Amino acid sequence: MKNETVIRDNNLYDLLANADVLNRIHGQDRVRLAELAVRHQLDTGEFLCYQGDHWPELLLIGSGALKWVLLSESGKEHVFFILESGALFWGHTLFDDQPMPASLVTQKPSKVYTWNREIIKPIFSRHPEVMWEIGKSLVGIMRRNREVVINLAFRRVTGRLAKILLDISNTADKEIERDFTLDEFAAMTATSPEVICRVLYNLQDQEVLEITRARIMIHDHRALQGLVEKA
Amino acid sequence: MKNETVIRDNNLYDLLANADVLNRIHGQDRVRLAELAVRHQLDTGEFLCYQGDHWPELLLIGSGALKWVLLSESGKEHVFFILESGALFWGHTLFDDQPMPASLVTQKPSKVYTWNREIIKPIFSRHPEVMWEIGKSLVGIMRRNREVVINLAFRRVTGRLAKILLDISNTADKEIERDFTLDEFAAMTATSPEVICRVLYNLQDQEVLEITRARIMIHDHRALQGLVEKA
DNA sequence: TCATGTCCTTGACTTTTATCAAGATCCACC
DNA sequence: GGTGGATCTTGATAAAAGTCAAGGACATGA
Repeated sequence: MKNETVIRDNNLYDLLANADVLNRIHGQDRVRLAELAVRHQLDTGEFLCYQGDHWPELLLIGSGALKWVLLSESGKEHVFFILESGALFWGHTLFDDQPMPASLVTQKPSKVYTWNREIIKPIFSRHPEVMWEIGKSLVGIMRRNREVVINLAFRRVTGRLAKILLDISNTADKEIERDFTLDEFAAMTATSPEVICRVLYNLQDQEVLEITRARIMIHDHRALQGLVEKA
Repeated sequence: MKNETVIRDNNLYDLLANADVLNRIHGQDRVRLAELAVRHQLDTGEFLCYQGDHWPELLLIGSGALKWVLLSESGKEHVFFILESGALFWGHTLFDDQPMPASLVTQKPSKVYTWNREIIKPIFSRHPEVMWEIGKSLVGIMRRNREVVINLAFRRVTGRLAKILLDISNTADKEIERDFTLDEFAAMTATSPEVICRVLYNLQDQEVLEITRARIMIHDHRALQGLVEKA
């Protein structure tokens, strides 16, 4: 946890005005949130929290992206999902004082804000009507988890990868810049980079994709969709 | 959703006194909870809610057990986990008004209580200090989800089954009554009953288990643990 | 320009899992 | 006591995935 500075940041007010739960907090408390935010500037691959940490924090992503990553005992990793800029994330510890079940790692250089429980709790206590929004936010995470389980339980590697490619191509544009390495795809599909590589070239042989060093182009969206729905 | 009756039930007061979040609600509101509870008596295999339903309910399990089950488009199913008696479960719809992401099915005859959002919300609004407990409860579910993902992402079928057998043997006694069919084990490990059968007999050959029609006996806990930790 | 490290690609081979099919066993019910 | 349906078991075979190893492509900095 580096580069912690408490800085007034105008951009933060915009963020707060658009963030999921926090936008319900107005007036003096909004100002308080802005002033008490801890600002972190993180490089790619830096950890904001480690699996196992006691981390009672609320996180708001200003720019960049963080991965929510599970680490196995034998060193393998699995990426649950990626938190994009604007996203709000509640440290599990905040609620139950237990260790964090996974790690937060930057996927690209990111600017994020955190608030400790000591700061958050009094503010929300003053706004009980917002508490249901917290539930909504948590349920949102649970729904994303469900997608992860569906991917693992019902689809084989090709289907999982198809799903991920479609998700990315919706977020980004039609063409996927290769900012994901094979290792990263593997970590999202619970397999090895070699297998991902083969699946990718299979899809190219079927003319579903076109692969170059720099990008992956989706030629046949429908076919990908079909692979996803085969589940 | 059958057998709905609004009945005063003394046992319910005990349940409320021991239930996770609800035990924080005292006095008149506890009485109100008890009186407004909808009681369901369900047979094995009955659905309390279907994946896709609009179900803004809070659920408390009096006796029996319910499975939280994911259904795939092609008819396969995956059991996230099992809610035992005393457990509290928050319908996702309650928070975000979206369809339920999975189904609740009784695993054995069960008696459960539900409260609709209209009833729950006013009561909790009067007890804002309890709201954080709701978060804790939701985070508890997320932690169980995490175990599911670990099982699927890092272990192969043998490891997954080992994990499940150990979990069951902790809850129950050393010997597992065979109240799980091969199909049910398959639905918990994302595979087919045939594969489960083979894995089970492999483990018997290695003298880790002993299988009879009626029960599965664990002979070598440590070996099972080893299979789990190989992840 | 070269050297180095990271990432990608492919082959060969093994292990694991899926699937279909056929029989066996057991239970509940008549 | 017999019967039907569900569950379990096993074999045979195919498909998918895991693993190890080697070589190639590329980017970076010396």
